[in-house]
Amino acid sequence: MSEIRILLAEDQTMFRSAVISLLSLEEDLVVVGETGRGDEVEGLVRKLRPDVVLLDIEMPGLDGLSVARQLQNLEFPVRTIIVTTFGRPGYLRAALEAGVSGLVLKDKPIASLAEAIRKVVAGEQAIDSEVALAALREGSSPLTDREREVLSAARNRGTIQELSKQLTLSAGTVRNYLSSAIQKLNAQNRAEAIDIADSKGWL
Amino acid sequence: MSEIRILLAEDQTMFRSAVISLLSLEEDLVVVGETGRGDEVEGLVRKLRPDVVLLDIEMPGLDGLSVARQLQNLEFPVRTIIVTTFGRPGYLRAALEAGVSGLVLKDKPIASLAEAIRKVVAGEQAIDSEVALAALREGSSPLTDREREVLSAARNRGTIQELSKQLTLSAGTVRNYLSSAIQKLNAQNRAEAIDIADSKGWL
DNA sequence: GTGCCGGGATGACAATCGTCATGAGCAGGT
DNA sequence: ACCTGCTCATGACGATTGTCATCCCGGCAC
Repeated sequence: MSEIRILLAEDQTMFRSAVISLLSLEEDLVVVGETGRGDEVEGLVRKLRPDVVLLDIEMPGLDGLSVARQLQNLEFPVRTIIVTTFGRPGYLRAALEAGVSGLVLKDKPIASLAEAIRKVVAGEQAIDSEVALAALREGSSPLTDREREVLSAARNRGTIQELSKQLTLSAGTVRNYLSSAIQKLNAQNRAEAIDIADSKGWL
Repeated sequence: MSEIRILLAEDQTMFRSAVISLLSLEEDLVVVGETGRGDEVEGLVRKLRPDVVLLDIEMPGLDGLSVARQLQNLEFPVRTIIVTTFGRPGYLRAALEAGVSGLVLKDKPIASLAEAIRKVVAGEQAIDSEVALAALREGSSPLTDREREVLSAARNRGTIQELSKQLTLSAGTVRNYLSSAIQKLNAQNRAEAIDIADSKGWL
């Protein structure tokens, strides 16, 4: 059995180089490439043809979940594993929809990452059990598509006026969506609703 | 010259173990202890007597800056280095006030961490130049103490009523402070003001 | 002493926000 | 054919928010 070829996409240089060093200690693993930017991943995958791509979620250029979707549409197969800090339950659903094979928390020892790599290469899925349980507990988002969109847009921009322009909706409609989102999330106001939805990965 | 004894406090297990492995490759460095919780640091320092303590800012139990302040009041001297993800300019000021000797970004290679450790042991300061420059560019917070307190409290709690109770201030006064903070930060509302201040480390 | 600034408070006002009722159009399911 | 649920909109209402003027008090600088 030959070596497993790995590409690592992670924006924290210190973490990235450390993981490379440690994975390289494993006999059967070899890191063939690395990058700190999401938008460089596809090109590197085409050039290097790794067996597995390790993706951070928060990256400059393009986020890890988008990269995973991108890689799903290649002419040749690539396994992807999300390596992330927080177990936002909603991330799991999004990750599975993006076609990833594994999800590992940075909270865990390196050994669990190596293990996950071997599992997905063997064709299995490797989902961190904590995240899986949390996702089951939380259930899925009670928000409709538009409610989510509006709430997500409200995260950055300030007033309802600006939101309605950006979403090409009437100001009243924006208010209605925000109001129903606030109620569904048992929040007292917009800011709290955003916090809650964000913490569960529903945005 | 003897070895430099290091204690590492960092909540991401994967990162923590990786850094330990890599620092141990350096001849003159030895990691004598590790923890993922801020409130365990002081006890470990008393027991292990490290030369340098590496502190993450975001940790369960107690944040890194508070730990640094704690360590400053010990009967014996300990050097502290903050190891953090983001170069919030305000962090530098807070870190220096907390008596830390160094500040390194996780964005940099491990070598820069080793270098910083040696510098602070030699009695020098080791401040990442990016952070130093950013802090100079941003300047210091335009907020008064109370404005900062009120804005900071507004981050979690929702309505002005709750804030006024928690701060034992009249509701009107709370509104006034929030209003002046919003204007000083060129924000359009409370939420935006919190975002701005938070992103610069002024909270 | 006379300003000036920050902390604390009050009252008034306009703008925004959150809620609710209501309606129309359009999909999907029975 | 009917009901349900989502989208989009309008209008009205009360509560909250953000702004402003104005006041008192205590330091601190000049």
